[in-house]
Amino acid sequence: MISVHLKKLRRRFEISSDEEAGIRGIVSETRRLRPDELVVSAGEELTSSLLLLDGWLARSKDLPGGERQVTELHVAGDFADLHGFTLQRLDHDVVTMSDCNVAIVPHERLRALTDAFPRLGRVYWFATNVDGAIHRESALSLGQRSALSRMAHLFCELYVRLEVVGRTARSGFEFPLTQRELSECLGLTVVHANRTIQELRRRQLIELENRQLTIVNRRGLEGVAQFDPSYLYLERSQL
Amino acid sequence: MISVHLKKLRRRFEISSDEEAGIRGIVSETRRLRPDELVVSAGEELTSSLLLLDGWLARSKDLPGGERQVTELHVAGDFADLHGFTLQRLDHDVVTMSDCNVAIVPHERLRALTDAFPRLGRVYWFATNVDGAIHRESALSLGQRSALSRMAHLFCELYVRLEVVGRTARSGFEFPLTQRELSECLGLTVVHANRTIQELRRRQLIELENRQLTIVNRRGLEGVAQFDPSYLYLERSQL
DNA sequence: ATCCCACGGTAACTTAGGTTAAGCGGGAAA
DNA sequence: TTTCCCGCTTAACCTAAGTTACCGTGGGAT
Repeated sequence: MISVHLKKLRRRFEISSDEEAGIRGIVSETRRLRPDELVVSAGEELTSSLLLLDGWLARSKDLPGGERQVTELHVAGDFADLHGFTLQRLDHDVVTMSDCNVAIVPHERLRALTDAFPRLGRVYWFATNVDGAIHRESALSLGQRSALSRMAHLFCELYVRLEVVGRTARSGFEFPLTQRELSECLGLTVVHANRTIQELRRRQLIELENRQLTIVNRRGLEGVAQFDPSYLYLERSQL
Repeated sequence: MISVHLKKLRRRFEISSDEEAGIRGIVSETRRLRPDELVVSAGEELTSSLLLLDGWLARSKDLPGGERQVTELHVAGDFADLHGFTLQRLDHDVVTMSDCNVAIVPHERLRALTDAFPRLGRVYWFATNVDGAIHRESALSLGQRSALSRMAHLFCELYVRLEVVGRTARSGFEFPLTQRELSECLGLTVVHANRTIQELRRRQLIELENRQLTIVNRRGLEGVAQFDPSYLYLERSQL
């Protein structure tokens, strides 16, 4: 169950069998969640974090007027709110975007684990810093890329992140978001998100139907996205 | 010299005198930097981090076409690239926006400090997570707020962050950025950044001349910004 | 002394993306 | 079966922000 998380960690780091045993012990329970559930709401006091085992979660922030921005999408293997371990409350909501399978990780166990294995503390610190890098790339998208390039970029990023955990198939992946939700990731209106999808289809870069995204021309898509995956820090690393 | 950093830490956390001594020992040297220096460039291998003692630094990312996005501004007391401690290279440049006084903090000392005081490890982890929260708020700005609201929001944020380290005066602060640099923080063109400044002036919310920003009407500015500082996590915390 | 040229400021014009509104199809509920 | 609603799509129109181009000013270089 939690193997998807270990798979992701092992992409970058050597994990010993002692460490693995420790990691396998941090989950107190697993839960199944339905789409459109508010799992964590901004400001609530946290005593555990969510490890996503299957499905899609989003971190989203709202303005008083109801405008919504998704600041990050999470896929299998991701900790959705590991930053809550130190911050103790979140500045955003965590919402399900599909059926999900999540593991609950109590902060006291995370604390015990990182006390016992300080290197794992740095590994998890690293993980929250990669989230930061994803945020920065997204700021670059929102500030400087066109709608077309921005959407292409998101699809390229998700493809790479899903590939790491073996959730891609036939050069595509399941993409459960509605166009409204996608537009909230990109800082666009639904109407313009739709126009942008049409344009990516017209250029034969992607197909998208029945919640299934297919990347028809990966080179082409990465080209319009000006995609360079180095911000994802996927190379092997010591800590 | 490094007191400004301790001041910032002590706003949120109790720091014992042993911890303080440890922190005071992490600086290997201090350096003065001129404006517009590239201090760290994306991708280079890092063995130390920069603690900003005085002046302004920016993290900036570039697109191949030359478009630039500043993903975060740093002021006195901030670690500009603490995430480099775990990431080992950056996904962005670090550039001076003014004369600066920086302390160089070798990673091996940071490692020794956090080994000796695991709680300080969590305190610094917390600090990088606050950077993440600042990034998310900025994504909300870039994706959902108007140019006017976005600029107002940035000024509100900087005011609060500078206040923590005692760098505000007469309801304003020194703001050394050119309008071009400001526009790169906000995802705007220089022309529109100028129009937006004019509009904030016209509404008597701010004044800006000779690199000095004055907040004329703080309530009003926070209103157009829809500013809520809770994402800065300024309340006292245990770890 | 003068020559830059970076910076702030404006105006005229263009455009990417927002707004409003409407149609269609499919699945859930009754 | 029918109804209803949600998600996708498209069209017409609008506007916030981008583009290009220009001017004035002041502080550094030569």
